[in-house]
Amino acid sequence: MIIQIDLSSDEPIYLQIRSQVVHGVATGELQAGDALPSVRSLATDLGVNMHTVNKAYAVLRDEGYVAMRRGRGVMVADRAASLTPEAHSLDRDRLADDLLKLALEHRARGGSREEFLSLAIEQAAAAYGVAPGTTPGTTSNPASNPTKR
Amino acid sequence: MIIQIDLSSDEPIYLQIRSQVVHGVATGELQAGDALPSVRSLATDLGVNMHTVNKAYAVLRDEGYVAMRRGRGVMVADRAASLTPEAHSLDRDRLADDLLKLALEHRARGGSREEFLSLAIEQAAAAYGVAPGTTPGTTSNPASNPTKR
DNA sequence: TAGTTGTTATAGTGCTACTAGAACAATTGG
DNA sequence: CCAATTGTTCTAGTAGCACTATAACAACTA
Repeated sequence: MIIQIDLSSDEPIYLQIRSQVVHGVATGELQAGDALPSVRSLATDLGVNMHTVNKAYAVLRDEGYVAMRRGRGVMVADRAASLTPEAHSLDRDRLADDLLKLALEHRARGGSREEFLSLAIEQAAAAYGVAPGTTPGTTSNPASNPTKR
Repeated sequence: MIIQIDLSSDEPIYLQIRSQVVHGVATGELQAGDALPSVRSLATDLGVNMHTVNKAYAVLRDEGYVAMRRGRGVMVADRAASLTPEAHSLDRDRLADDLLKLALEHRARGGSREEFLSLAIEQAAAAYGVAPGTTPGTTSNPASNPTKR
C-alpha cells in the first residue's frame, strides 16, 4: 500500500498516515494479516521522523486496526475478532454525533435537509464502491473507486 | 441565548462558543439582527479571557455568521444576503468531503452502508426538528428537538 | 463627556506536533 | 550463535496553538 502525506496540510502527519491506513482497510486494499511498512522504512520513505510514524501506528493499534510486535513489524489486525458490542455501540454514538454536527452546520448555512441527505447517499455510495441504487453485500468490496476527488 | 462551555473538554473554548452560536442560527433561536453578548461581558460570564471570546466571534465573523462593530457590539448577520454561489459550492464540497470521511471510517469499522444511511437520516431529522418521514419546508423550524443525547 | 464596545499590541504559560539522537529488547534469518 | 531488523522507551529541543493577562487605542452611544 502506497502512503502519501501533504506537509503543507493543517492535518498532523501522524493523522494523515492513520487516515490512509483506515481508508485501505475500508476499501479492502488492506486485508487482515497484510504487512505494513516498518516504522523506520516508512519514516524514511515519507521523509519524516521515526517517532511520527510510530505515533500513527500506535493510534491505529489503540483503535484495533493494526498489531505491532517488535522484531516482526506491523500488520493489519482482524478487527472483527476484537470487536465487543460495547465498542460497536460507542462507534455508533460517535458517528451519530458527528453526523448531527454536520447536519446542524449545513442547516446554519441555509442548506436543506434534502441536500444533506442526497450528499450522504452519494458519499456512502462512494465509500462502499457501489452505484447509489444497488443493495450489495456488506463484506469485501475491493478498491476500485473511480469517483472524482 | 445562553452559552455554556466545558473547561474539561478537549475542544478549544473558542470553538465551543462558535458551535453554540452556529447551533442557535441553525435552529432559528438566533435570527438575523439579534444582538449577541459583548466580548467582555460574555468573557466575564463564562469566566474566560476576553481574547478567547474575541477569537470565537472573529471566526464567526469570517464565516459570515455575525457582524462586529466597535462601540455597538456583535449581532447575527443575514447570511443569506452575503452568500455567493461559489461560497455555497465550497460549503457543499466540504460537507461532501466530511461525509465521505465518516462513511469510510464507518466501513473500516465493519459498519454497513445501510446503518450509515439510517443514522444520517435520523440525525438530519434531529437537526431539522422533524419526524424522519415528513417532508417539511426548508425554512425556519425553531428549536424544539426532544431527541435523546 | 463618560461609558461601552471592538481592535490591536506585547508577553507569558502550558500543551501538542514534530524532530533528533540514542539505547534497549524481542524476533528473524543466515 | 550472530547480525540485522523491528518495536519500545528515554531525553531533549523547536515551533505553533490555546489561553491568560495588561494595557492602550478607536468608534459608537447615551
